[in-house]
Amino acid sequence: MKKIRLKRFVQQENQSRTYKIDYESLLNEEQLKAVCHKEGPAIAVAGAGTGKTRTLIYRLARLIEDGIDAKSILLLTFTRRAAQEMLVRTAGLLDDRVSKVFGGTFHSFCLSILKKSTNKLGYSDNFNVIDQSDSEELISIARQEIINKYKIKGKFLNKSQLLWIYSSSINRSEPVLDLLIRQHPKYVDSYDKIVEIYSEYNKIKLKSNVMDYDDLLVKTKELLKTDELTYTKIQERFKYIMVDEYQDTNRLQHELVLLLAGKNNNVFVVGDDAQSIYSFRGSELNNILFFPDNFEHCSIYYIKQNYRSTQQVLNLANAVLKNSLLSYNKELYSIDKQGELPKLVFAKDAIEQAMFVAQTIVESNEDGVNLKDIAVLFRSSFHSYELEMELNTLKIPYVKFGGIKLLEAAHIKDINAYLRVVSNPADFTAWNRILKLENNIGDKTAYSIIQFIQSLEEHNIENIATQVTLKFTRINLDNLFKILTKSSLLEQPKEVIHTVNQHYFPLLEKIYKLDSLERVKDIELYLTIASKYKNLDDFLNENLINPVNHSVSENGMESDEDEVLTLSTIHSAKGLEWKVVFIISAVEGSFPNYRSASDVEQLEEERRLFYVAVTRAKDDLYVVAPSHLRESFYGVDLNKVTRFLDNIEEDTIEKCIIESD
DNA sequence: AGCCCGTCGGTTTTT
DNA sequence: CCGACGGGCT
Repeated sequence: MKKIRLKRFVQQENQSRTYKIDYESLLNEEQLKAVCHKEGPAIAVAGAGTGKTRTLIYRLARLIEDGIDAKSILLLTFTRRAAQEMLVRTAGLLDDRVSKVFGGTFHSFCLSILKKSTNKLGYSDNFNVIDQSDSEELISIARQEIINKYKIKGKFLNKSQLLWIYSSSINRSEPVLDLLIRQHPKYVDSYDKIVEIYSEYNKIKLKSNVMDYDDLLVKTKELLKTDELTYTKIQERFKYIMVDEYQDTNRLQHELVLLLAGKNNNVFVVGDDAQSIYSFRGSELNNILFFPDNFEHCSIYYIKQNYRSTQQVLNLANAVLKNSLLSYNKELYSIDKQGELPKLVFAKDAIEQAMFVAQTIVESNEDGVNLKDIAVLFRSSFHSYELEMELNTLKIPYVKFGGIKLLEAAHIKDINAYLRVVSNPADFTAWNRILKLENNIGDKTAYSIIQFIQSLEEHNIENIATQVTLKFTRINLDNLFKILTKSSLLEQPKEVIHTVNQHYFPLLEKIYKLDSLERVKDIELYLTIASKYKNLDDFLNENLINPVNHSVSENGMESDEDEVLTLSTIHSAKGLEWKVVFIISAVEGSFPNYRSASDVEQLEEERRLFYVAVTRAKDDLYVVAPSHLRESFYGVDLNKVTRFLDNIEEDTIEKCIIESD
């Protein structure tokens, strides 16, 4: 006995002195300090390109090497991709223990908690998650009911304005009335009705057994606050919380973090106040600025040394921030990496811009730069349309991030609706969608059928089929019901899709005469994603929370993974880097977006967005400004280069014009 | 009354 | 490329 004890003691002693990873030589001084932080609350303020991800990864490894059970670590990131990438990289440094860490977004974390305990909230556990357009659809129904009830005449807030109010209220923890006064003062008198629409919306969701994105967060918070048992269990399970991109969390997420930290009090967050770009979604800079105020002893680490970019790129980035009204936490300094001056390129219009970018890409590629090391970034996803056409003619393969997702494409939404009905036969929006695909069924008929379905006692497909057939004799839905019944007996999402297709493909060909082939290809892609899941419910919900981009790589026939160019909105480019970066459509009206032009805070956010774009570049940066973008923008001076390049010293950026031959 | 289908206008950013 | 709108049809 004695012997064994002695042996273990010595091993532990050794372990605390020698780590598998040589942290001291792999990290700089600033990073090392943060990485070695073990217990208690801490915040690391890390500028762009300073190795923020690296810091998180090494801290994760360090915790595990220090003997912390990986199962008790929670890593919250902004996208699921980011979480997975970090876990894979950590596993590469260390070993398989890492796979026990729970990594994901706030939404996916909340979903996993709710799936285990929704009955406490009145939902059944086969609930579906709905996206923004489904939310709007349901709000529009609630809205119509209230309008009819009170015989409201004339203009009224539309569905997206209503959703904005409700969603902001939740995410910012602000009363609806305050938001109404601030954003739509004209409608303050309708406050009661707006609240009534909201409660009607919530009722419809409950009846349909669906949750929107906000519900995931808000119901989790509710659960943790009201259900002692669940809260204790979570506290015991997750002892170490790490949160990435903290500048983009909102008030509600911040409250969740504080709850999750609880008695354990081991929260480690990382962020950069200069990169906050999600305030339209309720993110709050104060969460990061005043983070230490939430705790008695909070350690603060600053990481400023930039490894990513040349000094020339950083000079431009610093200059962009310097002209800001706010003062940000840092000026980046590089490791003395020298390169070319960033270029500001003037183009005649969007077509010339596209030609310039495509040709420069071809030339860089011929000079030995891989396509995967090049990115084209833009403010709004439609800014890349002309470029995409040009890339297609030149047969340059690309992936596009941001903009339309696979799941948002009409035909995939159709397929999804069938699956949702199979998984959750009370789902209003799903029924609505598939019913309206049938002949001679429009809004009205669909609505009354769904009302009838929801009023039924038993929500299983067979019962619904019999009852609806009896009641609505005018319409023949035999084929639809046959397929749904057949599907409801299957487990595998892949097989359900196959079955559903027997019914859907003829409809698809009729609806999308011109491009039905393209759409069938999408559905095949969707099938390959589906085949990775064994359970329909998981497939539906996880897909919605971690959506796959509807990226087009149509021309290059699935060439080398290495040889694909990236097109991306700046929002989706967060955290990533490329050797060569183009920022296109950098003109007033487009960037900053004309809708932000009248609001100081929104303009500041656009400036930070521009800063994020600039700091993605490692070596070469081109900012392109086409003078005639589109005729139709309201009164914005389109010939003007983006204001973010105003008052910048001459030798920071080189102005160029395109010579055509 | 309710459905279908063609046309046209206006595009932020995302879980 | 989607959604709103309206004319014409059942």
